[in-house]
Amino acid sequence: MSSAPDPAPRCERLPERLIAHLDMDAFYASVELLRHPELKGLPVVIGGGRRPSGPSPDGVQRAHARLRDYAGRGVITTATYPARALGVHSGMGLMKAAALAPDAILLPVDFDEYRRHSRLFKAAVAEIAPVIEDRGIDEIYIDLTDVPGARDAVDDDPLGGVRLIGQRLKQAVLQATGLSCSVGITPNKLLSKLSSDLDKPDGLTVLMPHDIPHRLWPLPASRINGIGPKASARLVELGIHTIGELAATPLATLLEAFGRSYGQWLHDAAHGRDDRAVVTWREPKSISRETTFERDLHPRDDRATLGPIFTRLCEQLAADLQRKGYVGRGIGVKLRYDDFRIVTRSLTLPQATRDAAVIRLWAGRCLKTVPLERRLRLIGVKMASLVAGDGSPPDTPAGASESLPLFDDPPAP
DNA sequence: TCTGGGGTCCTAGGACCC
DNA sequence: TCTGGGGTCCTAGGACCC
Repeated sequence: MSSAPDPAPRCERLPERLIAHLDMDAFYASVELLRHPELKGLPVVIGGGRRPSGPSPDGVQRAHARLRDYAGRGVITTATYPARALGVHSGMGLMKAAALAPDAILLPVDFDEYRRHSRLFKAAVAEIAPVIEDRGIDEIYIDLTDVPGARDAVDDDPLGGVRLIGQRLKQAVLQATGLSCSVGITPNKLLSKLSSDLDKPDGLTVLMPHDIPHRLWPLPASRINGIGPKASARLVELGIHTIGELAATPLATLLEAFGRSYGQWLHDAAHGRDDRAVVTWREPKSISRETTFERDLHPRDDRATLGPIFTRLCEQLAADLQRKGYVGRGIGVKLRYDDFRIVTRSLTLPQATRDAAVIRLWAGRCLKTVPLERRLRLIGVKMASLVAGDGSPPDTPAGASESLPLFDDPPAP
């Protein structure tokens, strides 16, 4: 801390790392607006999809389905900004959203089209800055530390170079896709994720450590990536609402309330500390398939319906493993009861597989240990402990595996 | 007629081994 | 008739994220 008055507080040295977070604006909805430009400016939500809406009850065939005509179990995946202004948001049940915005346009999800635009915007960014961490279909982290020009001052602004790169990224995404995005650039991923959200949509926010008190401390603590509903509620119980209040809370208090690991993380996060690297590739840990039924099903009364659904999930899981080039040993099932409780069961196979019939057999054995009195809302199958390959033992002559027993019997209950 | 589907990471107890 | 300590694997559940 210098005791002399600081005439130029912005002129601190640039941080070691410059990390960007780029978030597409209302991604699915914006892709749909490319195809349906006549909907621009209207409240539009994307979601549902399981039950395509038929003609409206009055028999008038409108150009697009309205939210009020929807009946089913879907949730909103994305809403345009005009729709958000009516109080609907992603994750909200469509029936509830229909009560708030009955005239909003409802479009079904088209993942293939979103994935196509996702590839386009990521490729455009990679032309400028190749060190990219995928965070799903519509957002990425980008390490700008070694991008030429990032550390150049422009017109005496030490952050001018980084701002220019931010603008180039946004321009490249717009040119490649016709879509806008919001970018945050800071010394780390945690701060960049917060920053990209500060000026949405179509924003560019560059934020350095000395900005933390006035830009971030007023925000609710729940805006930090990793503080969800449960942790927020617990913080509120402690009288902590904002990031600033969290930063002012003694470490010891957080350790006692949240445990060693999470307590320390909360403390670091509130102070903007995060040294996680931008990771350009991760081996997947698990692959799963699940489905929610159109109506709740009883394990015994609806056996005839349930069985084929379960078998199909296993086949889809096997196909996913095949397509992605993995086998796995950790088979698991997941059930959601009509009261929303979730139970899981899992088993470790003696030998990794991606065979649909084998998956079906062992997933069925998992199911046998689950209480099956209540009606079910959802069923799912998962493969974990993945290994890249096709399941044949490495360094074994072709055909040698045929003499191995495929599987032992499962242990007696 | 509330509340999708696909993931990651963490915790915690028990088995089992040395 | 008292009772180690560390390590790994397995299983179930839960918080959280996009």
